Amino acid sequence: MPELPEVEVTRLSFATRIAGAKVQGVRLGLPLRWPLGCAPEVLIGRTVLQVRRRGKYLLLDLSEGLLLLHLGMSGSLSFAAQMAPGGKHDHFDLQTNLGLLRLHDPRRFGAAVYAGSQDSEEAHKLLGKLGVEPLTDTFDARQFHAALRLRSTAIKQVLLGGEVVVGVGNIYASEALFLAGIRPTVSAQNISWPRAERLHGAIKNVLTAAVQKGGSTLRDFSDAAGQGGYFQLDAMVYDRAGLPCRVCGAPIKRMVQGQRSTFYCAQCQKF
DNA sequence: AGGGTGACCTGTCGGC
DNA sequence: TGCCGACAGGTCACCC
Repeated sequence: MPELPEVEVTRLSFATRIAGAKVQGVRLGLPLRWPLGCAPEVLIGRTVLQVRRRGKYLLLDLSEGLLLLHLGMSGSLSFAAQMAPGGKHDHFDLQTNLGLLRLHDPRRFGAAVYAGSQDSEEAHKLLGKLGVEPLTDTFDARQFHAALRLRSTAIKQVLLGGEVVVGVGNIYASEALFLAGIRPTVSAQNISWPRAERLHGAIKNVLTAAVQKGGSTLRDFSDAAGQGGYFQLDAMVYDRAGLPCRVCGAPIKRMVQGQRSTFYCAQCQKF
């Protein structure tokens, strides 16, 4: 479920409330994508200083070390003072004096990983190859265009790859390409400067709008306070195969790239 | 090196 | 009702 907007909305929904919390216990359910990387007791007594985001990872800075959380495809976090005992799909609980942070993840593609520091090998393995953050000033249109020129892969797959720019997943890749009027199959290196500049703006705009709408709730996404998002109602192409394009009325098409669905309008995105 | 494929895991939905 | 295949918001380890 979670692309950058959903992860950021999740972060915003509990970062302030958990700041200063002292860890009292850790409960693990079934294995997630990667092992925690330390004995659960190691975290006890440490304080959660702040919650940051890098790409689709949440970084909980502790008084010593940090905890990396990833929501995978089906993960969601909740943070509350009172919570029922862990259920079938609750695979990581961080009990603190201010409340319980719980990772619920039916498919278990998510992860909770401890790293001794941000420069540690564990952290570098997960974060080291990530591209630029699209919602910061470091996301520069000229540099973006230069990076596209180096890749022959289809632009949709370059966006999903996360090595050029992070956080753009399957929904927002299709949406951004629609907004920029670019066909998802175009080789990245063939995108001219004016079109790269438009795509750069479209990525920023679509992600910003999605954060403001609380993300996309397609099936079950909710933030750490239990709130769903509404961006899916604004989607121009995603999950709209066969429905009329909101701009020109032509039927939205679905195709498969890298085993993922891509949605586009053949009229509005001619090349 | 880069591109393509399969793998991880569970749930849901549509068709027969 | 049951069974079966397709598909789902992500990423990594492989192959050629």
